[in-house]
Amino acid sequence: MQRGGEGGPGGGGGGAGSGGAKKRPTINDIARMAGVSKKTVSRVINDSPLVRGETREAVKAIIQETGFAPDPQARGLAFRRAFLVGLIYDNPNPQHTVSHQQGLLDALQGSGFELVVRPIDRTSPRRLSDIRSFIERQKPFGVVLPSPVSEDEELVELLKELDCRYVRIASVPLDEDDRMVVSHDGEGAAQAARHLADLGHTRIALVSGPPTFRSSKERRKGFEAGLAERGLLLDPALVRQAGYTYESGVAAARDLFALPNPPTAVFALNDEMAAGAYTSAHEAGLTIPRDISVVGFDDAPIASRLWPPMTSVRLPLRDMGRLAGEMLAPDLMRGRPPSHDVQPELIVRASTATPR
Amino acid sequence: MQRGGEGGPGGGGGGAGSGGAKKRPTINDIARMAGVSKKTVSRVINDSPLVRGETREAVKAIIQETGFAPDPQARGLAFRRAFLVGLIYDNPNPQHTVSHQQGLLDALQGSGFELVVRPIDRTSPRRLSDIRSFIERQKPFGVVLPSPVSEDEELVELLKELDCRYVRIASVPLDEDDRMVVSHDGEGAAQAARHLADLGHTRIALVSGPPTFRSSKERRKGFEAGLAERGLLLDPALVRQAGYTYESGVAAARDLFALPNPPTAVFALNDEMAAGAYTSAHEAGLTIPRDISVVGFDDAPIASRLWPPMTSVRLPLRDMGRLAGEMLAPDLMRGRPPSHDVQPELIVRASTATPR
DNA sequence: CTGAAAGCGCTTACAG
DNA sequence: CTGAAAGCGCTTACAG
Repeated sequence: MQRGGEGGPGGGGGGAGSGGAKKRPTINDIARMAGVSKKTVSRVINDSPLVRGETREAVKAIIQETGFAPDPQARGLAFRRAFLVGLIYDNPNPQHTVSHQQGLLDALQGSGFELVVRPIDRTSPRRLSDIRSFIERQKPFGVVLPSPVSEDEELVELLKELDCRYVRIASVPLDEDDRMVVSHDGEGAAQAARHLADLGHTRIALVSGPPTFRSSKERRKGFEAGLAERGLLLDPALVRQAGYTYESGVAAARDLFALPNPPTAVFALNDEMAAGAYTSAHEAGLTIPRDISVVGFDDAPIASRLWPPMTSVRLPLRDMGRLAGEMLAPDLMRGRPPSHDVQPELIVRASTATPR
Repeated sequence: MQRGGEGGPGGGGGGAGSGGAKKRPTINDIARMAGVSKKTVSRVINDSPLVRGETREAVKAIIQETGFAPDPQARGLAFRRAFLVGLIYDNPNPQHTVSHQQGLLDALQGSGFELVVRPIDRTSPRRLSDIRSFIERQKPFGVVLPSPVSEDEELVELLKELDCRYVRIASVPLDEDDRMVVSHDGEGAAQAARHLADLGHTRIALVSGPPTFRSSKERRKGFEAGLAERGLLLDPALVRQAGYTYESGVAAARDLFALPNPPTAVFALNDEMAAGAYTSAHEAGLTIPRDISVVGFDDAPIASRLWPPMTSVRLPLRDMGRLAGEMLAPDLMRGRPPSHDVQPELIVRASTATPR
């Protein structure tokens, strides 16, 4: 295969099939065939009400016949806005990203929008200029911000300044209703607290996430509220600060299990850290749930694969992504706004039991 | 916020910031400022050799100063090819997708290309028309096909017909060198076989993947080859066909462990199924590795989180994605082709030991 | 080595 | 309700 002297995406890939490539129809072809102007075809494409029913049907028929589909590049250039939706994430847990992405794709299915993924480093000062150049250059139709990116107010301000539509996914409302998917993590954590209290636990430990994460704050707050409902108070001596990672969970639990008066139950604010608690329990010779009950948060795949299968708070990550997509997608933007709230649910498995 | 009567991505998002929005410079501005024609600016942008050094430097200086970046939509329209790279996947294991995606993004970083993700259903007859319309409409610069999509010859034929550049990621070479990233799964499986044989195992079971997956075939073949090197033969009575899922792994292992003369070791062709073997071992009251050694494949995060930590064949998924991206990215297309081979590596942990 | 013209396939004002 | 003109911001032939 030959390549030209210049760069850019010129020059085909396969080098094959250049034989029977019949050119695709353009808006001009459709206009000619329908005997109308291209502007009228454009109106039909864009569902403008300013077309007579008869004309509309005639044009639609031709579009059907020919299989015409407007060129997104050309449309984007004229609209000054691309048919792209961005997913801007910085999630320590890849599982969240996949699930959100799946949901978003569910929503975008057949909409003509493509999903562009943009990982960023929330700790990098360059993140703002990166996103600025992404938005200015690509002009995406909108972007979805899962947490913790959704909590980055500087970034959100930038999006507003750039006039870029967005939807934030977070544990609590941080913005106007039509820009939010809310997962109410606190309520999920409260369910975990009630579950442990109802089993009879009183010495309950908490392995917390990074204090900068809103989800961590909300989960902890909800957990304490749930305990309070049962007349229990979280003992500060049984709280360990960790970082949402497996390793930090191992360390935190190891520390807790070595206490002179160790807890009978531990709630880790995500499944990764809860898996770490499993490891520390094994190392300390503790049997789950006989010696120690463990509850996680997320209900990631690992929760049901550990032994014994782990009790965890399920977050409908895929639904959250789908909702975010529906809030952005144009069809759903006219008419009723979709529901933007989601409820966590405690999945009780075999890692929790009555304390000895 | 008001919205117009027509659809499409018109109408801004934030409604804010429309105040200080200074217009970005276009190629015309740069041309005027540099005192050259826009075509010359275009040549500089595209690294054409047909520009005098002096002129080039002058134009580059202006571009630097102004922070000019060419509009990808406009460029795409004129080039008849978008600045997008597609990732077309249908992976039963989301972990693969995330890792490949990360690697691809590593490679695309700063290239000006955006990554568009396109899940497909390999069993759906509509997959070909879906992809056709994606390619014809979006005109991506190229696409990456991880397995098992990479094994779909019909799809690959379609890409060739559409003149779409592609790179396939697979366990064995299926195409020309510059269209392939090869992971040599067979060699990894052979390492697993040698490891188990060297520990003294002779009754070794195999939990296989779906027969339609090339990776499954290659892993099995490599495993048998590795055993043969040590003078061992795979006993057909100890082979179970499963589906690369956790549940199928549970069922297959349960069956094996119930045998009158059960195996002392089991090799599962991926980590999901190996995790299933852990569960079945627990259910059967078998202790890993005392009663049964277990080896997985992939070295997914779960491998090191299970107890005991699992021996597994590591596939450098992220590197594979990065290599695929480098093979597509324009900078690397001129000059030396990047290496396109990758080697699996057995990570020995605590799930394998000498049989009793 | 450099440029003026035409065009990529759409949409936005502006008329009627 | 419909259309002719101009334009989105680039690149491709075609000249020189």
